[in-house]
Amino acid sequence: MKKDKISSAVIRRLPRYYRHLDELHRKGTVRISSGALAKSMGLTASQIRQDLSCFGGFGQQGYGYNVERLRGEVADILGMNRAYTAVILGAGNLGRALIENFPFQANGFVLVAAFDVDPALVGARLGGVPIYHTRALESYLHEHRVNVGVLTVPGSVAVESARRLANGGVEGIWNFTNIEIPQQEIGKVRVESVHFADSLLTLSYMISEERL
Amino acid sequence: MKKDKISSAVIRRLPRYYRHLDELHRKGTVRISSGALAKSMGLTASQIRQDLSCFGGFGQQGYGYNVERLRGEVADILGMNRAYTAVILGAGNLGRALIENFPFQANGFVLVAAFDVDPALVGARLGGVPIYHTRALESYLHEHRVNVGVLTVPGSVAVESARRLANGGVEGIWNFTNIEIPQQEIGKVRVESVHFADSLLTLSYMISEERL
DNA sequence: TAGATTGTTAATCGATTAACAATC
DNA sequence: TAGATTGTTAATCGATTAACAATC
Repeated sequence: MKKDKISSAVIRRLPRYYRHLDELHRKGTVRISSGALAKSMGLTASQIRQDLSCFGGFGQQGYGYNVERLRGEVADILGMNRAYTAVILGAGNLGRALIENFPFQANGFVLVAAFDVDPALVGARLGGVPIYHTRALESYLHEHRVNVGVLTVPGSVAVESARRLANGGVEGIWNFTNIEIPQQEIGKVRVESVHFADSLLTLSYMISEERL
Repeated sequence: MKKDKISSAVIRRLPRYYRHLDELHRKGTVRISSGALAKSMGLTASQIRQDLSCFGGFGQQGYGYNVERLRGEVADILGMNRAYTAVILGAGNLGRALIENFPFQANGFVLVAAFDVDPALVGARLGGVPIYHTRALESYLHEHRVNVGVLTVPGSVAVESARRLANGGVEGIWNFTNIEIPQQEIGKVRVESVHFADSLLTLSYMISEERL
């Protein structure tokens, strides 16, 4: 049965489902049962059936799930087939790492432009993407439909940059700064943050706990 | 009352507590009530008191919590005062971004070395950190106590690299590759992964959902 | 003292797990 | 058909919220 409101616990698992199903598909696996998938992902079969049934009945009794079909369904749910566009603010080391190495395309995104204030970078192209001066952000956003802004700027200009992206009409901000973007600054724009420090400190806790 | 086993939900919130308390401390705030902290973090006062009481009674009735003291307690719990050492495997764009820009020190870590296979990098220093050839990893780990290995290598060598780190005696692996490191490959070594794609797809879901 | 706020116990809510009829 | 496995309902478990006596 399709549910109205999907819990965030389920949503957080969807990308993992996609990753595992994609892996299975690339290995040539045609079908899989909830039990087998559960084992390989470290979940329970019940949980997987519950999760998937939020979106529809993708399986078949006595058979299980068709891997390619299910991968496609999960991709659709995640919005991977909408060719969302993205721009990057900040072409420092981290920005460049994303531009050159992150598979935007494989995740359903098209990276269309990067912005930086460094004159040495402006005008160049990186991984096929043009780098413009940050002051041209507003006019660019005005002329192109951009769904997501990626924040790889210094923390000191994070909030201001987020506000400019929001004013320019983006729908989401992918935040790599260690600053929390106050929701009030950006209206209804959604933010997803990658807090490196939070992640490292979690690991720090885990190895500390080990020693009690 | 101190609890034996801390739930992972609580652990995941600890770094956020630290971040907010540090911010408050830098702004000169001396004391704060659970209610006020809750409001600024978007949690409930109840939840904050419950979370903190897992580790001890850090507050005072009628007063609240001393910000500096509480920040220190949370830092201790997270293991931030143990001067854990870390090495980075892979000095590509992402590795360099971490070496040059991530505040290891401020998070209680000392980055002691980087490893790469590129002859153009080996022998150089980056942000005060020496870069060695990856083949020297084992001898380095044998001679130095290293608590954490940071994985910023290509996915194709992720599992092998993780195994080498584990064999070398690290206690934790901070994984930036899009590969899930099978626990069996690394014994009791703890892994914390930063899955960029999972994060972006979560954002993709959020902006897609918006349109229903 | 009176007011504020904690730590903790109890109540509620939500998420995970178990069970099973439906059915391929 | 018999066996396998789903989708869904019910039971359990865990986490969040509410309430309040203790006390600074």
